[in-house]
Amino acid sequence: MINLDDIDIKILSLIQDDACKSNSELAKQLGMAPSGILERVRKLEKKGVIESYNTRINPLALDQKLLAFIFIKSNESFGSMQLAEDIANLTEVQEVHHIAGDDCYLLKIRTTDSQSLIQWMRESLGKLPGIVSTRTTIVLETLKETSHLTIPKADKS
Amino acid sequence: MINLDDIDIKILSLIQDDACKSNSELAKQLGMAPSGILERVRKLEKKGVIESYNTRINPLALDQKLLAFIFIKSNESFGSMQLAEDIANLTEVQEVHHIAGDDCYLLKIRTTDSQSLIQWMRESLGKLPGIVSTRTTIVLETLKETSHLTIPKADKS
DNA sequence: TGACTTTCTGAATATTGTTCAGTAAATATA
DNA sequence: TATATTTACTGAACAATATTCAGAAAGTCA
Repeated sequence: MINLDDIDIKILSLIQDDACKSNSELAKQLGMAPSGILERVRKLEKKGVIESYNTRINPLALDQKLLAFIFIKSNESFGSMQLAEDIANLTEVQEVHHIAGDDCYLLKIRTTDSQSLIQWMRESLGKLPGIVSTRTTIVLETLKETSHLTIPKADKS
Repeated sequence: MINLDDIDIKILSLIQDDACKSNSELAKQLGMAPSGILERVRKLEKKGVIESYNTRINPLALDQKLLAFIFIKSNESFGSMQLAEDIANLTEVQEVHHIAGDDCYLLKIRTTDSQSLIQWMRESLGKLPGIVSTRTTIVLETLKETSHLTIPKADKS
């Protein structure tokens, strides 16, 4: 579908964990002109290879001390995604996945604390139609949390 | 612990989903001098409020079509985190959480496909000591996946 | 072969990052 | 209260970078 050459891979490797790295520095490290790099990056953006540039913020700094995963069973007719879309629209929800096994969604959510989670489940999640049951898993401690992808060494064209 | 004022909050709001936004533009939008913005951003980095600047890459572009969550039960003595650290060191693993309930870890992992997942579980995960059992959940479809935090409107001081 | 596209360079220019001296307000100190 | 000290910011100066663009070289296609 999308074909990335050696140089694209190197660019991605270099900017994945340093989104603000300058084109000039990329150019130096790859032995190219900055304008050439810029053109490639623009193309990677247009192709959808680069999805976004994000600043990762410490959740504790915003008083979001609680992280939880919630499994949700729905009674929607198969193929309908209304519930999942409704859930995805709730800002506290970071992830919504449709998972294998009994009509289930898995979502990842951050709130201030367990009280605010309960409150959120009653006032936001609970109002959505189609939920049959939920199973909540509270995170006690996070050892690793990244969106970093493992990038292969090189693949030429 | 960390005190953020109104301006800090606005800065974080503006750069959370646009890591490369220029200081000058931030300055314009906040009615400040670029140098003042720079000073605040540097301070947010030093305080650990800003953790990193990431480029989000489309996993499909790197042929990582499979996303899975794996629950792992360990037989480690309580308080030891050796297994969790070992798991966190595996590059395919994006997240490792210590979760409430029977000595369990939850991890998030990306691989090329289900075959490569099986292979990874045998050759990488399976070699780590301390694993009693695993339960794997395959993601069929992802509707939302972000590390975006909900930022409060304003809080003055 | 010839037209076309892709990818890159290198120069020119606009924009931005960064440093720094100085100011004003807030806070601490005596 | 009067006096330091710190903090947060401005605005100017300079260095670095982003961006545009014409043109060259190589590849592609008919």
